[in-house]
Amino acid sequence: MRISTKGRYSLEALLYMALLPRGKYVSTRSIAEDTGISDGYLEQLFIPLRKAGIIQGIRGPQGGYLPGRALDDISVGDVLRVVEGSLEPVDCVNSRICPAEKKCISRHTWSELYREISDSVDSISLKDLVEAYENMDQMEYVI
Amino acid sequence: MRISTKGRYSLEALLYMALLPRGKYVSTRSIAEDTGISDGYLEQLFIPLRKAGIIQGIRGPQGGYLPGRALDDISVGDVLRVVEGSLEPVDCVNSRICPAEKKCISRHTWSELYREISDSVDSISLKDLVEAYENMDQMEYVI
DNA sequence: CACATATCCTACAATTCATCTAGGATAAAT
DNA sequence: ATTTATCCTAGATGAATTGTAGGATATGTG
Repeated sequence: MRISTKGRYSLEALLYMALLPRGKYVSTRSIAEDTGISDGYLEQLFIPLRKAGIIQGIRGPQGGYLPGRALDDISVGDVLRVVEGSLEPVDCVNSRICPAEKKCISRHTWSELYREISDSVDSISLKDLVEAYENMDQMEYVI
Repeated sequence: MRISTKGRYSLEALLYMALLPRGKYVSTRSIAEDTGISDGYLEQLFIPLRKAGIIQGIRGPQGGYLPGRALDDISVGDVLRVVEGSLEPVDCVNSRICPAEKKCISRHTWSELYREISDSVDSISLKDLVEAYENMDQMEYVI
């Protein structure tokens, strides 16, 4: 039940962009320097994110990346699904791979779990995270 | 966000035991033959499960395994935590590993996600799964 | 007691996956 | 033209998953 660094780095980088003034580009190099994430690895993660429209890339000097659409239209789930692949806990949940099909009892468990995970990550947008950041001083973290 | 075969196999094997008449032992070999899971691999998974009290092992001929406590006292989460390790999506959620600590915005996301996952897997017991199996004909699977 | 059965445990082999590095092609601003 | 940066592919490395193999221990049965 782990999120790999693909998901964590991607979200971190997106958050980094989201906190910049609107319309400002930022290079992977800048993000890498500020976050400690490997430059080249970030580039790799950005390729599918760009193809999915979650970020936008502008080439050339002074180029860089910026969010591909409105922040409240980019959910944590959107990001995770692109770089982590499906969020289904097992392969059989939504597919026809399992030979037992409907006879499988565990399937019910995995479906429930998947729904909870989906609901959770889809309900949080980048805008929410930015707002959380801005209200951080007053915020109380109960974990 | 994947459950490995450790978790899937363990739950499958436990379900297999749970569906047997109460108090009846079953060998890893029988489970392996009926489920297609590797015998030796099952044994490995059973060691931590036994130490956690989730299953009970009886040696010798006619020996085998059976659930270690009442079926409604064994949750899917119990099983998964033993064989999969922590279900926290990232390491920093409950620990002091992250240098950013409370300043980390994403932490909020991971905490929420962890709570949803925990709630989901802890709310389903082996007894629930057995009952689901018994009501299977009338059950409608909406996925 | 001898033997068969099955748990219990450890070490290691094979494969896959995550993570990262390297290198180069393309595009655009100066 | 040169520099900057995206864009893309091919590997290198290491860790984790998924097994296999072999043996030690316990226990029921003839």
